[in-house]
Amino acid sequence: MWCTMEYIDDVFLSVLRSKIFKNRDALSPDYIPEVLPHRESQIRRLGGILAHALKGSKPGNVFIYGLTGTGKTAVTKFVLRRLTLKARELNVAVKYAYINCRQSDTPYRVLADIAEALGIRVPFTGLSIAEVYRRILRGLNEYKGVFIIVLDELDSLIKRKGDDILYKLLRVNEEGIEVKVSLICITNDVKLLEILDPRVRSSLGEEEIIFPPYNALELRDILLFRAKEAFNDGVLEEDVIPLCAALAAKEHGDARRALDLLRVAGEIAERENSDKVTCEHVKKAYSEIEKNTTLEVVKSLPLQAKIVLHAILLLEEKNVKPITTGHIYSVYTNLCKVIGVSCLTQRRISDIISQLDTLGLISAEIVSRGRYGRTRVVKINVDRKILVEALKDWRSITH
DNA sequence: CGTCCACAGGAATGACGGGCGG
DNA sequence: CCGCCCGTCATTCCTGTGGACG
Repeated sequence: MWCTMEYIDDVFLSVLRSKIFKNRDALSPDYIPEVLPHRESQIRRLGGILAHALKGSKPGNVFIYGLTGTGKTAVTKFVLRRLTLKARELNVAVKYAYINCRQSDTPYRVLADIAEALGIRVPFTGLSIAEVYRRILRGLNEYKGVFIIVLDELDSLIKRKGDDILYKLLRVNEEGIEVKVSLICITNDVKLLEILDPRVRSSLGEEEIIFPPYNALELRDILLFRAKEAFNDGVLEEDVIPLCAALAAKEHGDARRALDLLRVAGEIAERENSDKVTCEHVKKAYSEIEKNTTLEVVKSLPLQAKIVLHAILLLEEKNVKPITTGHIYSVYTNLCKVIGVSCLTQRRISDIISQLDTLGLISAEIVSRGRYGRTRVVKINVDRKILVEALKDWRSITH
């Protein structure tokens, strides 16, 4: 009893008076800092466009393009926050809805989120899309002002569900309503604009802002700023930040990755009761992050996807030269028989394979082998040992 | 140079559960 | 409570296609 209490108290205390962290939240992906280094021009562009809202007129629609972790979301939120503050100061009606299309990945949920931002209560499900749309129009009619809709990670929505929602949202302005609705679309796929309906495209492409990836030097500046807020003075060894920046720069200059790396390195240092964060901690953090994410992804996979993944793993172990859809499917059907699970069509497996690809677990490249047909060649994309661990339960049954 | 393989991937459809309006 | 409409998963049927083979 005593021991437990003391132990618990120790845990509390060690967190409360952390030797390492001053404010760990400053490294979280949701944190919007006061300074966004190396994004001045994008902030100025977006701010200039949206400033029209302060005069009560409709800002042009904006299309924002940039790879993950290039600050698109942070810049957008940052500018919108300043804008609404300024609007309140000037007593102008400006509202915005921020929607992450990866989380709200159906037309219904997008509309529901918009409704919610307008203060309209909408059930999780049960209404027709048209009904939600009608309610939003009604809400907008009462509101009378500038309304900005941000659609973050729009590509995941469009690719799966098409662009009719965009069409609807763009048409709001023509419904005979006094409200001005502007769209900000954020995507990491350049080709997205090309996929869209021409009318939608020209309307969305009114303004275009590009976010290039950060290089290692820029990442270093970002980390320096954040580290000042997040860590106690002098706990970072000199090379820690450059190392985090360099590792993240190798992976497309993703600032979120760099920040994660730094945060986890700090957590490891703390766990080890170290006074300093060292490069060793960063390296540990690097592999820990990779392991955790893949483990989590694999475990949360639906049953059939796990079986498919297992089939791929078996083929790779048997050293099958090119792993193709056909191979996977035949191994998969065998596995299903062994386990006693109903097996799906090849069509479905094809979809599951591409899902595994977009999750990053495998890379499936479409290859044409002439007379021998056109197929996907699959290669495992993560540490095999981690996959084996994640699929442990299966292996005992099947071998 | 045409064939034809081994699939990719779109469209239509259905089964099913969740959840609301009435 | 029923009927309706969602979203998800899965099937069926289908057309499309790059390039080695003959």
